[in-house]
Amino acid sequence: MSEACGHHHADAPPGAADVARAMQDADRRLTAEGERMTPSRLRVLELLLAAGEPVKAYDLIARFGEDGQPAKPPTVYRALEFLERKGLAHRIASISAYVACTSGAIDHAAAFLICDCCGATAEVSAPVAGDLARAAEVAGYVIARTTIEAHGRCPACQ
Amino acid sequence: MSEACGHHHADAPPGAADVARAMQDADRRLTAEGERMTPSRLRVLELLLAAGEPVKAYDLIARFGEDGQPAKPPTVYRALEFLERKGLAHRIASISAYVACTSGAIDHAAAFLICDCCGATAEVSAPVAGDLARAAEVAGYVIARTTIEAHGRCPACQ
DNA sequence: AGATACGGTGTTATGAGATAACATCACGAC
DNA sequence: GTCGTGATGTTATCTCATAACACCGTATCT
Repeated sequence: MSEACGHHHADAPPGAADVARAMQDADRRLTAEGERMTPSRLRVLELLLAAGEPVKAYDLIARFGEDGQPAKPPTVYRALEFLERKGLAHRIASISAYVACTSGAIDHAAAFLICDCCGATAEVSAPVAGDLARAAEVAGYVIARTTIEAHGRCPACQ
Repeated sequence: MSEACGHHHADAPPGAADVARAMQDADRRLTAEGERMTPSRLRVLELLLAAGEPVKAYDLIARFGEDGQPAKPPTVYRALEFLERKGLAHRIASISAYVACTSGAIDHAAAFLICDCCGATAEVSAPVAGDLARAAEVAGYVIARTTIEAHGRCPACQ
């Protein structure tokens, strides 16, 4: 993706059925919580799920309209903020991109393994925070949220 | 810093003597390695050291000239890239800011504890990477570099 | 029903962060 | 001295993100 590494990258994005199911699950869950899963929010979630890898905000903006019409930036950024707040998406700070959450858990601290070659990203969950939490305790910090991102090569790109 | 939390934040930035000494150390070390510690690079390092906390790139740009004249962006970004490459500074992705390295070790994986209230940051070293490395191994990723940042409250701001 | 509070959206504009591209310059190697 | 290399100066532009304000729909209270 970001590095030229000369070999072929076969993408295996999730099928339309998987995307549709994930969207329905999210819709039901949040509606039950009294949240409003509006068309903009569903559309951004759909784009993230369909991509199956981190996507830049302005790519979402460009892809937003079904007919090729871009969205206005605030439309997408607002949806992203909502999805992130609700645990359906994450921002990956080191590459300024966004990705659908692939962890079942809600309100979780996520960590990411990011392939600099093909862009594949794996979300790994909680246990990672263990010794960071310990270091924080030693230093007397109370931690509210973490950004944990590791860059390298995925199995396929090594 | 970024949150209004109503209490006083006493800054204890490093003294001029500390800054001068750290700059001399860095200068000697890198010169011995055959690198060129040019005025721009030293100036940016000086600004980072004097701040003692993360600084935005455009703040460095604004403060760059001794006489109040700003630098051109590439001047500062190039210096930052050099300093980061040499282990003298780190980029903190979650807040798009830069900070002087406070670890003696060179070529190290750094982690940060960042106070959202007063902006204080603590750099904590290697051990933190432990279980992230383990998770990467399980997933088959080979890791080249990490971004580990925890946000919360420092001891003084709790 | 009318008043109103609130959260979401549409729209314009702009702020903030970072780099591309190209000319020029300093310095060491040969 | 001239040539390659890395650093710098300069202009312009690109990418990322949000401020500000008008408007709209829905739920609630009376």
